[in-house]
This record gives sequence, C-alpha cells and structure tokens, in this order.
Amino acid sequence: MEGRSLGLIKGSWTREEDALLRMCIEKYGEGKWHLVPCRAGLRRCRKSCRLRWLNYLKPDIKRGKFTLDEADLIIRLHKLLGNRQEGRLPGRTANDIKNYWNSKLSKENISGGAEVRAHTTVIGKKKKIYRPKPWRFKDSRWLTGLSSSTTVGNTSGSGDMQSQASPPRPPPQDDSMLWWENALAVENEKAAEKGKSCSFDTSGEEFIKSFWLEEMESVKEGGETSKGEGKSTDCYGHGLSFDVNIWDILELEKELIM
DNA sequence: AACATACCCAACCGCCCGCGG
DNA sequence: TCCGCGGGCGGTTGGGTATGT
Repeated sequence: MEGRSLGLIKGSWTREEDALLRMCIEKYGEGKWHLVPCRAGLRRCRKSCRLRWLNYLKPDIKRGKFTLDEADLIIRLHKLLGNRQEGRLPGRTANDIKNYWNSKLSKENISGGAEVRAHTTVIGKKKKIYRPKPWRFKDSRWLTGLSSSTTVGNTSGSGDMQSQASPPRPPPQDDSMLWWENALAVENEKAAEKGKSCSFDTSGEEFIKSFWLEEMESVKEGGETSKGEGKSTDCYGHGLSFDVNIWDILELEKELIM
C-alpha cells in the first residue's frame, strides 16, 4: 500500500499543499500522477494527489448542495445505469455524487418509478415541484420513428430544432414537464453564459428528441457495436451531461412499456 | 446549556482494468 | 501470453457540523 510508505502524510490537506498541487497541475497538466508528488514537492501518495485534485481543486467543480434537479437526475441515471452514472453530472465529482447517493438517496429506498412519481418535494420556501415520471414511449411511433431515418435532421448542438419534423409528442402526464422546463431553462441559461448558441424548446421535447436521435445515430454509425459493449455518448453540447448506454436505456424503456 | 444523535463530506483503502513492454 | 504499472472506481472511515432532546 502506497499510503503506508514511510514519510507520507495522510489526512486533511493544508492550504500550502493545495497551492503546491495546483501549481504543479497548472504547469504539467493532469496525468502522470506518480510524478506529481515529486514535481509538486508533496509528501503525499499519487492517489491522494489525484483525489485531491479531482474532488476538490479542479476549477470547474461545482460545490454546495445538490439541487432538486440534480438529485432527480441522479436517481434517474442510477436507475438506468447503476453506479456508472456517477461523475456524469456537470461540475459534480464522482465522490460528491457517491456521497450524496449513499447518505441521502439510497436511504429513501428509491427502487422504482412509482416512488419517484409519487414523491413531491419542496423547493425554496413553499413551492412544490412534482418530480417527473420516468419517460415512457407508449406511442410506438416514438421508437420506430427514432430507429428509422425519417424525420431525422442534423441534431447536433446548436440545432435548428423547431424547423424539423417532430415525432408524435407524448402527452404530458403530469406536472413533470415543469421539472423539465426548469432544468432546460437553467441549462440554456448556462449555455448562453458560455456564449453557446445551444438552445432547446423548454417543453423538453426537442431536447429529449435530439438526445435520442443522436443516440440512435451514434449506434447506427457504430455499426458493429454489440449489446454487451454498448456505445456511450456524452451530450455536453446540450448543456446537460449524460454518459449513457443506449442498450441500457432501450432495455429499461422496454420493461416500462411492457 | 449540555449532551446525544444524525448527517455531511474529505480522504483513504483495496481492488480491478487497460495498456505497454 | 504474461507481467508490471498507472489510472480509476466503489466501499468505507472518521472528523466536523447541524439538529434534536
């Protein structure tokens, strides 16, 4: 065990150590963690340096409490992907998500859509937001349309989504659309701040549609991709960040439809 | 006010995986 | 093909803080 090597410091990091590590990463970049302690003049093991950087010092890390949107996303991704979803929320570290999941969400015994659907919660002082239902594609045209080449335009990033032919719209099932509207509004705002032209219809339809279409396209492009090694795709261009396995989703949605 | 309990979160540990020699 | 090494992940721990009694 590296941590048991003589002379290595364990425990909380000091500001001085943080500064040394930050300077080192800025100078040499991430990676080569075995060299970092030496380069930075730290008496820490490589793993400790890496964790400190990834979980705390990295510039784009979002700190503070998880929003309801984030919590809901975690639940949904966890249902779809299990623990693999960790680290896939923008700005949140795998450790953050893991801690959050272990300390909060797992205790709620969230095991199925029913619980999620039934769950209501409070944002801010009094406002109630209903958590969304798992997305169901009961209208088969959603699935068949997605898998065919019809109605599919270039959906990447800055999409002129509104002008494209739409698959049939699943009827709103409850106030969950509010949730999507909020989430998408926030993400569009972020994209705007970054100077991106990324913009989605706040109904969520366009976002989800493009997400699915891109997934299907990427699977098609992948060609030989077998189910076992399903293709994962990051959708950072959409503001929201997912790393999903299309086969997992298809399986899950199939179960929901049954 | 003091104590107990619950909760949060940074950090560590052990293991696994992928890659290169 | 095997082996060693580095990177990464999941589980767990422990200290600090918040909340309840």
